[in-house]
Amino acid sequence: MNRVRERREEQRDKLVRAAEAAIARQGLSSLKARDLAREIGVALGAIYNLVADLDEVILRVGGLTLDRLDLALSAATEGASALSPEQHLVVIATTYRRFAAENLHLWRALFEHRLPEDKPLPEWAVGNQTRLFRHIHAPLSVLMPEAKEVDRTAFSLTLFGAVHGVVAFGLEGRVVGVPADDIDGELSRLVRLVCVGLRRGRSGMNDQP
Amino acid sequence: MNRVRERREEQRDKLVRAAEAAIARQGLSSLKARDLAREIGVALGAIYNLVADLDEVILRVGGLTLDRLDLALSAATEGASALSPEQHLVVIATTYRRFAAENLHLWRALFEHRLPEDKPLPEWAVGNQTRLFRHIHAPLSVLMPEAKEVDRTAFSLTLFGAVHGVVAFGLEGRVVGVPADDIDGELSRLVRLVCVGLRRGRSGMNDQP
DNA sequence: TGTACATCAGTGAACGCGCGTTCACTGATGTAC
DNA sequence: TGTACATCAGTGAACGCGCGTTCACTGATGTAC
Repeated sequence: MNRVRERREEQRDKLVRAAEAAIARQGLSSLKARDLAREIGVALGAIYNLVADLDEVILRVGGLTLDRLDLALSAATEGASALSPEQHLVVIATTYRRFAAENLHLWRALFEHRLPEDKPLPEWAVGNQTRLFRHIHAPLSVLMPEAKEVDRTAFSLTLFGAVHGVVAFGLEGRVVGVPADDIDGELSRLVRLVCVGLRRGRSGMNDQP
Repeated sequence: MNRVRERREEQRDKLVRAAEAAIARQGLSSLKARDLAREIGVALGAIYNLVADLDEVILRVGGLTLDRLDLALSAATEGASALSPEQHLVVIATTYRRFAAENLHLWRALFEHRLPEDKPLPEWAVGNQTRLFRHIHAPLSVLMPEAKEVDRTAFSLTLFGAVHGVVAFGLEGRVVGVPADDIDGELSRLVRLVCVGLRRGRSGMNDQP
């Protein structure tokens, strides 16, 4: 009956939410099946009626995180038509930085989690990311009007990677000490420099590889 | 006696080398105390006469990896006086990419490994990284002649982070599909754009944070 | 050179812990008539 | 509405595995005389 499936999905949602909260609080490595079961008020074995395994839970949490990131980026660039592409890109970068800082553990989980190489990403989990690149793609089109589409797409990825790298280095505190407050400044410098390069250089054509 | 300490250090070196080989082959998560003991031909307990724990082993392997990276960068930029700062930076970036690709697991281990937050980095492990930034710092000084020193240092880190991010996204295959061959092209594009920005823009002064 | 003793590298079984997943069973819920 | 039956969510003890680290003990090696 439908009643049953509805409840099933509600339960699964509770499970995923509980996992999200757990990761947000303690980090991915502290996620335990027993904790989740207790949290949603069922026996240990029951969670395997809701999901195949913990990997699925983690992937679903990742989906939620990407959703929220997407939302944050959309909100930040709302009415972006008033912004220059440079400003637009700076806003994206700093919004990303803030999102990462405010969702540190969830954001890390996105990159820490690696599923056993034999089993592939389930299809419902694919394409969560792709959507994010459209945020970069739009302003980039203005800055690279004469570039080929593939080229723009490739560079979206590059730019995203670059911003991500700066944010990661900044937030992990892994490399020497980075004054956390300066990250936004550095991001904005980096993005603006690239934009200057795009405008005044050779339009970012990728010759001489 | 000295004989004893010598042997101790030889043994420890063997241990670390074995760990290096193990990580290189299988990745950090496959590193096992029992494997290491077997590999260097001692009993399990003996390795705790050589090191405090596995964390120490991993940190020492990380040190070796950073040493080799440093070496690779030095070799690649030897006689760099003939290169423009732009070319110099591009060489650094692509050398980094190649090193990461050729030492995938060891390179990953550098970032995956996180020691329990209560115990701090032992002092012999500090400052392994700092050294690397001098490679970036030199050409950057030419491109940012009028910037303050702190500013240049901060931007070294930013640039390194950006390059690292692009490489990481490229090599992890985490985000959609990146044609591996294009990474160097993208790196060179990114670096050259930044350089164009530095030369023609406002010298990378970091106003309007 | 030889002997008694101290040190400490080396041994490997056992400790201690953690934890994802399974499975035989139960009981509530829905279905058929 | 009531009864017999089927389904399957839910249970939680047990399985199975992995693994870092410790520790009481041994024996080789160096030291003192």
